Amino acid sequence: MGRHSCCFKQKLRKGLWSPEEDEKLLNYITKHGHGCWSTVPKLAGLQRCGKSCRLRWINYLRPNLKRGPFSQQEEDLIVELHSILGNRWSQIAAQLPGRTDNEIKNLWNSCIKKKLKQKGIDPNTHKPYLDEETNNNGKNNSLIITSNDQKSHEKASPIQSPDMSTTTFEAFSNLFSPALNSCAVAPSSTSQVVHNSNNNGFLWQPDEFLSAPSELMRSDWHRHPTLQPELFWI
DNA sequence: AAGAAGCACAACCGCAGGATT
DNA sequence: GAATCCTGCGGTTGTGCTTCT
Repeated sequence: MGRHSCCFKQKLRKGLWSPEEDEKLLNYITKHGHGCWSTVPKLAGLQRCGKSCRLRWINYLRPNLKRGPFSQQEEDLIVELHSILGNRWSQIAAQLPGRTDNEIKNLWNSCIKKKLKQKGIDPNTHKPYLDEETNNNGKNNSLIITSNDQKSHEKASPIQSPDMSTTTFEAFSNLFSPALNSCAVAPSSTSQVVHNSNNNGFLWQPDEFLSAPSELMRSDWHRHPTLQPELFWI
C-alpha cells in the first residue's frame, strides 16, 4: 500500500481513516454532495487526496451500505454471477444492493475461492478440476443469443434454464435489460461470437463470454438494425 | 507467554476511458 | 488532434486481529 503520487507531492495523509476524518467527509458530502472529488478534501478540510475521499465514501460512508457478513444467498449469487461476468466486480456489486465491489472482491479472494477449491471446483472456470471431458463436451453456462428476424415485432426476452437460480436469472435480466428493452440485437461481426447454425443463433463459450468487453455485450447490440435476440441457457 | 501463520478488511496503485481545454 | 484532468475499475498490498504451535 504505497503512497499515491498526488499524496506524496502534497504531503497528504495516507492509511486508515480516523473517526474525525470520517465525520468531516460525511458532514461535507451530506451538506454539499461530493461534486468534483478533487476539490472535496480541500473544501472538507481534509489532508487527503480526492481519490482517497471517493474510495472512503463509496466503500464505507455512503448511506444504505449493508455491513456485516454475507448471507449464504448472497455468496451463491456472487458465485453464479462470477461464472457469467468473471472479475467484473462492479457489475456483480450492482446486483447486490448495499454491497461494494471492494467488499465482494475481498470476499471472493479470501473466502469463496477457497470454498470452491475445497469442493474441487476451479474458481476461474467454475468447472471441476478433473472433469476435462465434461468441460469440452458440455455447454453448461454458455449463453445463447438467437436471432429471430421473423419475430422482430416481439419484445426480446431472456429465457431461464431449469438449472439456473431465479435470483441469478433476475440479476442477469436486469443487467441486459437496457439492450433488450430497445430491440437489442446479437452482435454479428466479431470473432468472439461463434455462429451456431443449428440454433440459428450465436453461441458464446464461457471463455469468450468472459473475455468479451462489456460494451460489446450490451451497448453494441443496439447497433444492429433488424435482428432480435432471445437469451437462454443450456 | 510469545512468535508465526492465517485471515479479513481497508486502502493504494496503475491503467483505461471519457470530458474538457 | 493533443494534452490534461477526472473518475472508475480491478489488482495488489499493508495493517491489525485471531488462531495456532
